[in-house]
Amino acid sequence: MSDVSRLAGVSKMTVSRVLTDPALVAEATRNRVMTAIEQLGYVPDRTARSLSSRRTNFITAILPTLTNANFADTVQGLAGALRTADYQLLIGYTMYSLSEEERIVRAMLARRPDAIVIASAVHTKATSEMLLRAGIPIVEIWDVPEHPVDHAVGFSNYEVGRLAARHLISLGHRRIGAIGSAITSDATDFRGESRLQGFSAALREAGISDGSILRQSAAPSSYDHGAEALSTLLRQAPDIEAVFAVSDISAVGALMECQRRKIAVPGDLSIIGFGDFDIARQCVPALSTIRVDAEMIGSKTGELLLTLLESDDGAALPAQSRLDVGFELVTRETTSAPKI
Amino acid sequence: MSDVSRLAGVSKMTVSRVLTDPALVAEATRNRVMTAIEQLGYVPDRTARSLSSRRTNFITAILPTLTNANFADTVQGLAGALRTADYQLLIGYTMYSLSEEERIVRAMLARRPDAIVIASAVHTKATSEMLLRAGIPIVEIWDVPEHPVDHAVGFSNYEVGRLAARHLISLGHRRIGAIGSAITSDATDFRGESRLQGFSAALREAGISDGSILRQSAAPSSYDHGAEALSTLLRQAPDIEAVFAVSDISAVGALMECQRRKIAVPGDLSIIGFGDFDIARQCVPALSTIRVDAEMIGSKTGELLLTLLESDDGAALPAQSRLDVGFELVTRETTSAPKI
DNA sequence: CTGAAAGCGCTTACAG
DNA sequence: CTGAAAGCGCTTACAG
Repeated sequence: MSDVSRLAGVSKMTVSRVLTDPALVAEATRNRVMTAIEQLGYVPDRTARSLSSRRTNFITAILPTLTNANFADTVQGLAGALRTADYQLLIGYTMYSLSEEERIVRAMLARRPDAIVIASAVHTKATSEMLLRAGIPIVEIWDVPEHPVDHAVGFSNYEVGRLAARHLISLGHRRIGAIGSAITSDATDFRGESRLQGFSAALREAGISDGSILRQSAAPSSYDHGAEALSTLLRQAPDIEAVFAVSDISAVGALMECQRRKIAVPGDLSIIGFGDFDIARQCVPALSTIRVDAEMIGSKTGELLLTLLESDDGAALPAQSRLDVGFELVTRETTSAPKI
Repeated sequence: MSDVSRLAGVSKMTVSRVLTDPALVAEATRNRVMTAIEQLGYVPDRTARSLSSRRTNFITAILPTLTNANFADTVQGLAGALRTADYQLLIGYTMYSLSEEERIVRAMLARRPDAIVIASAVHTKATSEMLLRAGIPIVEIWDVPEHPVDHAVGFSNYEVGRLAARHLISLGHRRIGAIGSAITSDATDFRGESRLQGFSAALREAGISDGSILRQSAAPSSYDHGAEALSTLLRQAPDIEAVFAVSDISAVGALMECQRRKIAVPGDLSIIGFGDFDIARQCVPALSTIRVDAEMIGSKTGELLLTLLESDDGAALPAQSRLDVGFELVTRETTSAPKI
């Protein structure tokens, strides 16, 4: 920057003004500075800016994995909303591990982000403390906990599970199962577990057994997981009529396993998933599922963040907020009434 | 940090040493400092460290999209290799747009990364210049260009296309088509185009027409894209026997379209994809494809970067390098000899 | 093994 | 509309 100021014959302050708020500088001066910048190919150093302005324009996003179309969509939505405002995303993956999440939060805090977005409402004690003490906006996404650390943008996973169950029940099914992941010390898909809990509750409300809810192997779910879990379920409950999978990926895996076993879907077995991934619309038969607008979770979070960070006075801002983006049952071809 | 040094009764320099190279500090002193750090919940400021040490420990990764399992795997591999060395990834998406790539490279350069990983070998002139002038290691991935800007880790997309063609030809097919994306000013999947070029060349070498190579709509490919492209192809060349799709996602979309149209695969039509995504193994019939180890591209790139960045003396390092990770034909159920 | 001084490249907060 | 001074929180490069 001093090279630029020397070449343009102005002070560094003037160069700085041209970069941050050009309107403050006289046109002639501004043009001289711009020319110098281009001649030298000068790229301002945001590290230095961050240090002196006490704002990094970093926003941390912590997610279980990116190998999941829905989280990738959320990141895309978030990045889109923040793009124009010159924020840079700092992405971390926890791989569904709480200890890894703690490690990442600590490392991220050292980068002094202006805000943190985190796809989880369950943390270790140390993580929660760090988050609370960070003194920056925290947005928990993909769920709407009763008492968020700060802000929350998501939907009720529990109610998703209930809706799935009610759909299968309303079709006339009574022997109903579900496929999810196990919660272990280091693989913790709490949102999927919430869906399972809601599912289980709705079955019990209807006087139906929730004995066929399978929690097999660790998150994240995969096509293989769905195929294997379906096999296990059929072994345990051969007369099952309908299955809910906590993810479309598992659901499609289960569907493919049915095709290999010549089990007619939905004739012999109804299947409903969650997420409305692209594959759900394209697979044959097309998958019934519960849709959630993953990209919108990202873009709404981005908008919230801009409001919180760009407001001139800190006043008049909600200390906390909860935004429920909802979800929607999408009935396609894999669910129908049981054969009589 | 000065709070910590005050509480521990040492200079800031000593605190700094405890943080960066504890062995340099006497044990008693070190323990006092550590206690102070914990008491205050002190988290060092990497922004300040970056500025004074002239190293940010940021590594920029620029990819077309994250909504693609293969790129997500590469990021995972890269993040994994860098994790222990305390590097933070700065991820940008170009959405296959050259102008967006330029914008992102400029923005990233202001963050002063220690290296740049970029999944593209084709750039605007301005982008190439910025990359060259950056004075840091640049790794182009997902291809192995003849003359990389700096380093390259990938494989020959052109040869992938040739292998796909030779596989279909060796099965006895003569009426062969392909599905890819169009290159427009702002949607530029050059790697997919290379595969198509190699495919086309191999057909011509065998004296087979390459008239049924379809370049439809813009990247990234999707299940929908594959389904629609197959429909177009069948309209243009109803007697086609075999199809190569530049991505497994398109290939599976095409396969599903065949199921809807009751076209037997591979009886009536052979299909081969590229990428060996999870879905390729699970769909019914299972997809023949060409596998590339996406995660390994990431981890090898990470290792290369560590070698380049962590070496004590800058000497004895290759100025440039090209690593070809290769690829592999995976014959499953969607390709067979034509019906007679 | 420990510390005092200077500086990384910007912006803040004045002053004119 | 423009600039001189001080400082952001660390590390570098000495010195002892």
